[in-house]
Amino acid sequence: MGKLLKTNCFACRSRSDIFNTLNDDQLQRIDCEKVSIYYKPGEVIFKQGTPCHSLVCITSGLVKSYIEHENSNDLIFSLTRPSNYLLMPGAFVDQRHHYSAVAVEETTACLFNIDIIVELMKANVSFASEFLRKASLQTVNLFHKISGLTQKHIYGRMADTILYLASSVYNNKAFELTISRQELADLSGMTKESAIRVLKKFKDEEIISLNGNYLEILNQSMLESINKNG
Amino acid sequence: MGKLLKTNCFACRSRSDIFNTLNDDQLQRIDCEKVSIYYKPGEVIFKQGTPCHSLVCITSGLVKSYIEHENSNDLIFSLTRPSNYLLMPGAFVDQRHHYSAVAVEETTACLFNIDIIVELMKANVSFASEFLRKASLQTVNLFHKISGLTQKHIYGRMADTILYLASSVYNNKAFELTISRQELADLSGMTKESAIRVLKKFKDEEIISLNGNYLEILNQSMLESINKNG
DNA sequence: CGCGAGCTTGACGTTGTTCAACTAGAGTGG
DNA sequence: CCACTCTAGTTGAACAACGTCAAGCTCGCG
Repeated sequence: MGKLLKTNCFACRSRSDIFNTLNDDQLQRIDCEKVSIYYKPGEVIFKQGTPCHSLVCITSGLVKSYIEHENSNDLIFSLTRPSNYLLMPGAFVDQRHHYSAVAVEETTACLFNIDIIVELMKANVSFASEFLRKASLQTVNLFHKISGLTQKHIYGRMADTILYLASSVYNNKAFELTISRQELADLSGMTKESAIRVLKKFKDEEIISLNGNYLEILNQSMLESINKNG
Repeated sequence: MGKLLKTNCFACRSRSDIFNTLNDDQLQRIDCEKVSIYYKPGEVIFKQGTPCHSLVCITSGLVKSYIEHENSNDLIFSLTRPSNYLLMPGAFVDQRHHYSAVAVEETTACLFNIDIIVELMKANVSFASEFLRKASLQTVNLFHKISGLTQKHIYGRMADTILYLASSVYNNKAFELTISRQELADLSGMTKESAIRVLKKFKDEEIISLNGNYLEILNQSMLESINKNG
């Protein structure tokens, strides 16, 4: 489950922007309390169903958040990069995690005790409303995800995934995939085999190029059109 | 879009419990400001994509919340009964509604200006945290919905819908459906035809009885098993 | 060199949708 | 009071989308 690291919240360059609302005393509070952890690819950060105690902020690497199913594929609903944290709606409902989080790349994360976060929300209205804003954003993203999964066919779903990777994960039209074909499938709500077939189709139609794990978007507008209509 | 009604927040029996955290002055504030509206079945309360100004509390009737799709079926993710309000994650993100809400039965609802709600959250920590709790609950429910829609086959999804109706909407194992077959389908993420076929199968297997719109659960444990495994 | 994990491909089967036709009941106007 | 229409519900047959299964491939690593 990863090893401990020394870090400092004040100087932290990969700090979530919600902490900008805290004053020095409050920042000091979480700085003293936090724990910074290193995870290897594949290591579990937290597991669906377990009690949730900590707010997790990603400071480097890449994390997948996914809903686990018995006898069925996982569904990845989000990939998280540094300066973002893993939202835990369960913390305010039943103190359980409703999804699992696993490091995809080498990852470092800071863990903050949820009680202290709650305390800070009570003490600092800006912090609380920033928190609510983030939580709301997650919900909006879930609406979008539900919408895509139920409405679109596999081509549209994969197009959505590729656009998401380019715009929000790798921040480039060309990128080296650090996720597996299975994870591409889990992001798109299909089987690994279907994912591979769809990627091949996109490649044959010169919408993308794909060599091993190097993927480049060749025809962005076509991809957007497939995402919208397919 | 419904007609105006006179009501009083202090004496209100179908008041959402989040308002219990308000003191008299604060309650007075929202009482003065609120607008109470009557909606006929089928009338739109708010529409996906429009700006959101108001928090909507249902005081009587039944409302469906659904995601709209172009050229495709709607997806109902929630039915709301009195004492609950329609959560609007968009209010804290882009000031837009990310789903539509329509009265299913004759419905009355109170509308509160969202700015005043935000102001009260800033003034009253308990109110704010109660609000966050409700918002988190909605997110958890969305996780559950995504999970069911992607994991289960139509039988499992319909079983889930029937159990949901019995436990959370009509509060009885036997009930008169006030929603259409199409709406049953939209709740279960399938076509109307499939919904009808599944219901027929359940009826033939004596898991439910169904005469017109009168539905009774005959074999609850079987339904739960189908929900879990199918 | 050989092993194993992840990737790829093809053949086949199942699930659930689509389309079209038919039925029943409620509301309307002659 | 009876056609007429309109909508919701129902049913069957054909079809498409996608998953399953099984086999083979590739590449990195011991």
